[in-house]
Amino acid sequence: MAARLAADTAEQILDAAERRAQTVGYHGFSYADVAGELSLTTASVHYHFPAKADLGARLIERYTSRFLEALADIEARASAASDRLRAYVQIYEDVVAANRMCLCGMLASEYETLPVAMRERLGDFFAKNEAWVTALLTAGRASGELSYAGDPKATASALVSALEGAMLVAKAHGGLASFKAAAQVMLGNLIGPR
Amino acid sequence: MAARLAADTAEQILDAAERRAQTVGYHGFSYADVAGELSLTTASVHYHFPAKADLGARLIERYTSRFLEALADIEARASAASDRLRAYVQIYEDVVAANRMCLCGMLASEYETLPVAMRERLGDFFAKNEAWVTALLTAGRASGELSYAGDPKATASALVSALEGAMLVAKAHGGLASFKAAAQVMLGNLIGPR
DNA sequence: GTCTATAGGTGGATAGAC
DNA sequence: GTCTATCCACCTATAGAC
Repeated sequence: MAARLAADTAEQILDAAERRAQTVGYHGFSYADVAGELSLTTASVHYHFPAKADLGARLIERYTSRFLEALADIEARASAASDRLRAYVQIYEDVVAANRMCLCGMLASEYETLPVAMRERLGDFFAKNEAWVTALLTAGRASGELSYAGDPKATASALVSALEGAMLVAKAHGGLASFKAAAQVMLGNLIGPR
Repeated sequence: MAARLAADTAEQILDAAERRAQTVGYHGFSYADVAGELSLTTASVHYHFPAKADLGARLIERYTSRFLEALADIEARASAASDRLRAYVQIYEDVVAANRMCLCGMLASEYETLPVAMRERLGDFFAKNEAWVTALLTAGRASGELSYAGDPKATASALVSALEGAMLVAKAHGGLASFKAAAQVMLGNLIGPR
């Protein structure tokens, strides 16, 4: 317990590696980068994560479980489907505002060069993410709060993809303002005019 | 002239580098990879492109001009806004079907680690791409062929982002089928029920 | 225009002392 | 758990012969 208060070295390594992976990608940072930030040597980092693939896999696992926690928080805080949807989009916007990108979106771009263990966990993240959105869209349409044509699953997939893409493009063109504008369009397609 | 028939070495290098950049990214391939594919040495590749940044910049320039050519082709082939929009989306689908990703979407994920010359050309690609879509959406709504609420520019930005994101996510989860489903949702939001 | 050879740097990873 | 020292593979890039 109290894990977030006195973070052990392994956790600090994950924090540093995660921030880097979200900005320059898995292949964009080295053990030396992480070690330097924590005033350690690369050998010490290897003690906690023998191979970089171990570090990468753990990174995705932790990110996924925290992401699912955030989704559970939304359900606890908001009851209206439209409010939940807005809160969901806000998660992404906060990441962009922090000059990062979704860890899993970033890693998806490196998919072909990723260790198998990381690939599997990546697929898991998107599956669970889309499943949650699908349930939200299904319930939201049933209650008349949300409106869209067609399959909830396809619509959820399109929303997740669109948000990931908006983060991606914002890096090269438009930045946060561009992300916000795109996000508003997506919300408008589901919530409709107010 | 006849440049596409008897491709010179520089062009062949660009072809090989482009395919790799679209799958494993700019930092994911080396001069040795490209040289090996063409049965050359790295020194020969350096003769044509002294630094990798030169190769990368040329890659984006060529990709952008070919992309704009494809857009001009759409205007020549189709007159209805909905047909043009479908043809535009089809460009992206063809790339996914070839197990590639948009070169510029891929490079956007590496933005922070890219040479300045490449960053500038990346922004140029997205600006011109979005400008074309904005014009299409504007004309399409004016003629009653397309329908959407809000700013054409924001809607165009959202569409480009969504397509890039669908390519990205498809790599890690769902593949071509996932891309197609997401693309249909996006088209449906602009063209409406048939 | 292409080659051989090589420099100089950085990457992940390990052995063994403390 | 952390260190020093080191290995080996790979990468970008260059000099100079052909």
